[in-house]
Amino acid sequence: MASLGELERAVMDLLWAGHGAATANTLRDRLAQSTEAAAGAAGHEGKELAVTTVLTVLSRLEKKGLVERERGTRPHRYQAVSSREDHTAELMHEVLGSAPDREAVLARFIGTVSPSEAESLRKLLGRD
Amino acid sequence: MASLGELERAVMDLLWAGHGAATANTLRDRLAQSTEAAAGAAGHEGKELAVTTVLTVLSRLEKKGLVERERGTRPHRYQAVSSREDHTAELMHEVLGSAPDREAVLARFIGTVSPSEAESLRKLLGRD
DNA sequence: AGCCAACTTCTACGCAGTGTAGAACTTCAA
DNA sequence: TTGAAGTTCTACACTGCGTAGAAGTTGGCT
Repeated sequence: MASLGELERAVMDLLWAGHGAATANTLRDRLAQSTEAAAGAAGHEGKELAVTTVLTVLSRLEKKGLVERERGTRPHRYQAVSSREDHTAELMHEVLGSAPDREAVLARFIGTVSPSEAESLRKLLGRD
Repeated sequence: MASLGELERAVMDLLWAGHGAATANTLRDRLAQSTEAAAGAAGHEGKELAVTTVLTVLSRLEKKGLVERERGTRPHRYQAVSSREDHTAELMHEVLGSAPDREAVLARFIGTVSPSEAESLRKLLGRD
């Protein structure tokens, strides 16, 4: 229960970046701006999606358990269930768990982290 | 370029388990047996897939770069390009890289490994 | 009370990936 | 040279995702 589509991913990125809840309309606007930035030249706004499109995506993300919404307020407000870091770490565990020999996978994994990351890993693991 | 379907996954599992190359026919048979095992009671073989089905899946896996085949021998022989551990570790790196703050993700990740795994991680990272 | 504008839900279509396999083509051995 | 074994081509159904119009709901203003 993992992979996200391109738009779903973009929405999650926005929810994670501007932490806090947002409405579908807000997200639609922010999406247009990100698209603009990505498209290179400034001036013309990026593709404006229909609000219903954003709402559909948000519903699907909700069903996937990545997003929750406040139904009380009139324009519903959406927010990520967990932080990007937590989510990503969870995904990593999922991947790790998909192999029978977890230790062996960890060995390969460690063998290919950058030196600086290896250093912070040492700190994180500390002396017991 | 990651996620696998259910059958694709099953085929990779077989290629990884019985290390070494295998033909489509062999794989078809082994698949039937795994299915049998999964289906609980013994006796009746699990669903026998058509060989062409297996071949299609193998072609797709080849296109994805997960499998390579010897075209020389007449029944082509297929084998995994990299070990399950290498592949899984690579996937983990991919996931890790999908977040901007890798260190933060690693922190969360480390925070949720089992004690024994933390221990082997310490060993793997060693002094220097 | 009634209506409008904003908002949400329903329904739907096109495209890509996957499971599945028959049809058609290729090749080696007898 | 032909047939069996093997491979490639083509195809169809189903699901997930991007996309959005149509239809339904609701809160506030007059």
